[in-house]
Amino acid sequence: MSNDKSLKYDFSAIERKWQRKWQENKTFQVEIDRNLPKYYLLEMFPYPSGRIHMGHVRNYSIGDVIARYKRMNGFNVMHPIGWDAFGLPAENAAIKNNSHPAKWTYENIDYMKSQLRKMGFSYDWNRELATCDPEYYRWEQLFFVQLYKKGLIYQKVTTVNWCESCRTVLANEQVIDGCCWRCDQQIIPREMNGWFFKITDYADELLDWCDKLTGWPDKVLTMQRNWIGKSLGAEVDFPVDGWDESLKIFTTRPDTIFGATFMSIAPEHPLAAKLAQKNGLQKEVSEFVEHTRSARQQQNPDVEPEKEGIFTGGYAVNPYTGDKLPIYTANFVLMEYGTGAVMAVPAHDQRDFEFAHKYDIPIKVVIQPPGAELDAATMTEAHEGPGILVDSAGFSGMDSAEAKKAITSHGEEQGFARQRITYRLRDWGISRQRYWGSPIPMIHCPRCGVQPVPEDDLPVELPTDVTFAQSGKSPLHDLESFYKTSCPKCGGEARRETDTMDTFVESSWYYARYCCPGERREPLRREAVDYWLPVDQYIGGVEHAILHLLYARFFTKILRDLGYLGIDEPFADLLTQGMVIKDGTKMSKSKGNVVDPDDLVQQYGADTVRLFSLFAAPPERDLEWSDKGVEGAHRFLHRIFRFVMDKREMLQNAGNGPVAPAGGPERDLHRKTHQTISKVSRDFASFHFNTAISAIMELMNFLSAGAGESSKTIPADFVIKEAVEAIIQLLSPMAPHFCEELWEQIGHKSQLSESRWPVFDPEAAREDEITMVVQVNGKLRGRLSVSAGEDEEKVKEMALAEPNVGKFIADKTIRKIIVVKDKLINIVV
RNA sequence: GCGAGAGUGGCGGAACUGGUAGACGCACUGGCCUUAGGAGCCAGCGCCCUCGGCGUAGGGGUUCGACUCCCCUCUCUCGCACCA
Repeated sequence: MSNDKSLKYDFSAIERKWQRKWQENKTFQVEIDRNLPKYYLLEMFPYPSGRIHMGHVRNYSIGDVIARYKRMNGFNVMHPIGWDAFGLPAENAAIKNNSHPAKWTYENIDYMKSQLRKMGFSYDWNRELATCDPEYYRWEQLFFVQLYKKGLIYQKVTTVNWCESCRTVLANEQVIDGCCWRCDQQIIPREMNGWFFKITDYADELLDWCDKLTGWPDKVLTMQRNWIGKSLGAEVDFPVDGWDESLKIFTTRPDTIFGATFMSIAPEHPLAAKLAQKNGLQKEVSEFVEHTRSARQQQNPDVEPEKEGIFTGGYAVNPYTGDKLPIYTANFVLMEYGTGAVMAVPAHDQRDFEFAHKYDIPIKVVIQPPGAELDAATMTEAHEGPGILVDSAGFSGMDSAEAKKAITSHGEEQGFARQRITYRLRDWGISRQRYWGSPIPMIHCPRCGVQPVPEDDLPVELPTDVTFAQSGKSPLHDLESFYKTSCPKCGGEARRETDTMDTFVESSWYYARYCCPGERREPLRREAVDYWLPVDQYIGGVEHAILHLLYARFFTKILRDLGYLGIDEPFADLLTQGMVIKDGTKMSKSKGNVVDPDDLVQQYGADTVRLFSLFAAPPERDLEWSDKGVEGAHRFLHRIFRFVMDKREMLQNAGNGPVAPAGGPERDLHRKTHQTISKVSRDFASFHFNTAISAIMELMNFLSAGAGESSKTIPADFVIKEAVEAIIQLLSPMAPHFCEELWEQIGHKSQLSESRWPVFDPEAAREDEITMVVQVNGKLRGRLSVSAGEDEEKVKEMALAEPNVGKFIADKTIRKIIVVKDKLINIVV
C-alpha cells in the first residue's frame, strides 16, 4: 500500500470535517413543512451525570440510524436532544465538593454535549433544552397551578416511602423491591404531608389505551396493566355490633360471602383502636400494632412474613347471614388498598386459611369445585378457584360467576352492598424534600390556608445563593428570603412551600416542549405540537417501563384536558433496547467493567463504535461488549475504504450503463446489489440493524471477490459503481462520516445526508438460476441447478436421475414425491 | 407463588408464512506476503470413526419434512409479589 496520505482512513480528520459541515449547513435543523410527511424520533434524554456511557451510545446510535434512514426516505425528521437536568446527584456532588448543583450540572452538560457531537448524531441542536432552566420549569409550575385549580392536585398526610440516604420521599413507582430506585437503600415508611397528582382519576383511560398502543412491546404494556391493577368486585357494609358505624370491606369474591367466619382489618385501621378501647383490649392491640409497624420496617422483601393478628374484641354482622363475626386486626391487611378491611373466608382464600388454622377459627366451605367434595375438616389448603355454591341460602347451586352478580345485586337492593372497582395504582406523590428541583408553586397562609402562586407571579425561581448542609437537608427549608412571602389572598405574612417536584415531572412533558424551542409566551404552541406530535418512535431502556412511561402518558392526558395538546398518547411506537453488558454483567463502575466511549472514539473513531454497537446484537436484546468485535467493525470500514480509494478515478469517471445488464458478471453484481438494497431496507423497517450490516458485508465480499485484483471476469465499471454507491448509501445511517467522505471522494458534489435512499428494483434482484435441494425421506442427498420456475415434472425427472439420489432409492418403492417450487424435491420411499 | 420472555458451534448472533441449520462477524488452524506484524491476501472451521451417522436445553407428538406448530419437564432472565 502506498504512503499517499489521501489513501489512509484518517477517521478523526474525516469525522471532524463532516461534523463541521453538518453544523455549517444546518443539515439537521427542521421546521414545520406541510409538504412533507413528518417523523418525530426521540430517544430518552440523558441525565447529565458527567460523561456518556455505552448505554447512551447504543441508545442514540439506534435512534440516529432510524432518523437518518427516515430522512433519506423523504420524511421531515425531527430528532431533538436535551438534558434531564434536575436531580439528586447534582446536589450530592455539590455538598461533597462545596460547590453548586447548577455549576456541576452545566459543566456536565457542556462536556457530554461535546461527546454527543463527536458521535455525529443528527440532532437538531436548536431545540436543545435543560429542565433546570427556569424557562423550562416555569411552565410546569403553571401546569401545577392550573391542575390544582382543577382539583387534580391535592395535599395529604399519609404514610410515604422515605429514603434516609437520599433524605427524601419516593413515589411508589420509585420503590424497587422495598429499596430506593436510585441508591438501593431500604426505604422506611413515614407519616408526612405531601402533594399528589390524581393519576388514579386516569387509571381507566391509562388502562384502556394499553390495548390501543399497538406499537409498544407487550412486555411493557403487561407491566403497566399489572401496575394499574384494576379489579372488579363489591363493597359490602358489615354492621359492627354495638357500634353505630359499619365496617366497609372490598372483595372480588362476593360469591364466597356465606363462608366468611371472621373479619380482618389493617393495624392502622381507625376501628382497631376504637374497638380495643371499648373492649378493654387497648394494651394488647396497641402492642400488636406497634409490633407490626416495626416488623414491616425491617422486613426482608424476599420473604413473606408469617400471618399474625389479634382479636379486637369487636364483632361485625354478616348482612347476608346475620352471623356475628369476630374482628381481628392482621398484619397482612393493607390500609392503602381497598378499604383497609376484608371479610375472611378461610375455605376459599389461602391467607385466611392459614390465619384461621393458626388462631383456631372455624372454616366453612361454600364453593364446591367440579368433581370434588371439599370438607372443611380435612382440607389442607384453600380452594380459590371457581365452583358451585353450597350452604349459601338462595344462591346455592349457582356457579361462581353467576353468584357474584346475584349476591352483589341482592346487596344493592338491600342497600348494604354495591359494585366497586379498585385499583392498585395510587396517586403520584411528587413532593421532594430536596433543593435541586422545580419549586412547588404554593403558599401556606395561616389565615387563608393553602393558596396557589398567582400565574402572573410565576415562575417561582429556585434561589441560587444557598449553602448546603452536610446532612443533605434542603437549604430552602431554612432560607428566609425564599420562604417568607405574602398571601396572595389576604396579603398577610405567609410561608412558601419549600419542597420541590419529583424530577419525573420534568421528563413527563419534555417531548412536547421540543416542538416549541424558545417559545416564551406559552408552554406549548398548538400549531407546532399539532404538527409534530405524537412522537412516532420513542427509544429507551426497559427500566422505565413503568416509571417514566406511565407518568408521561398521564401527563399527556392532563395537558390534553387543559387544552395544551390534541393527542391522547405521547408515543406511537416504543422500542426498548437491552443493556450493554461485559463479562456477563451490566457495565458498572463498581464491577470495574466499564468501557469508556471517549477511549474507543479516539482509538477507532465514532463510525466504528456506532457500527459495532449496532452489529453485535439486535436492539431489544442485551449487547455483550467485545473489544475484538470492535476491531472487526473497524477492519470492515478499512476494507471498504481501500477498495473505494483504489478505484476512485474509475468511479469518478464511470458512466451509466444500460439499466439492466443482460448477463455475465454484470448481471450477477447488479442482482446482488439489488438483493442487498431490498434486504437492508426490510431490515431497517424492523430495526434489525445487525442483519442489515451483515447483508452489506456480503455485498462487499461479493464485490471484492468479483472486482478485486485476482478476479478474471471483472464487471463493467458502471455496475461496480452502482454497487459501491449502494454500499455507501446503505451504510451511511450507521457510519455517516465515513460514508459522506467516500461519497465525496467518488465525485459527488452534494452531501450524502441529502441524498435519496437507493431504489430497489425487483426485476434486477430476480434469480435466473436456482439451486434446488434433493432430499430422500427428508435427508439431503443432492442439489440441482435449474432455471427459475422450472416445470415440476421436469424437476422430478432430474432429481431421480441424480447419481447420489439413485444410491438411496435403488431397491425401494417410491411412495411420493413432494416438490416445493424453486426450493426442494423430497422423494419419499 | 403469579405473569412475560428466552435456551442454536469455542463466542456474538442468522434462518422469510414449516422446506439446504449455523448467514455475517469474532476467536482459532494452515498457507502466502513481509525485516517484523496486533497490517493484508488465500484456505479451513458444529460434533463423531471413512462411506455415513448425530446435532437447535431434555422428552414425547403432528408432518413427506420441525430451531419454527402442539403437550410435558428442566434451566435462565425480567416484572409483580400478602392487592382481598
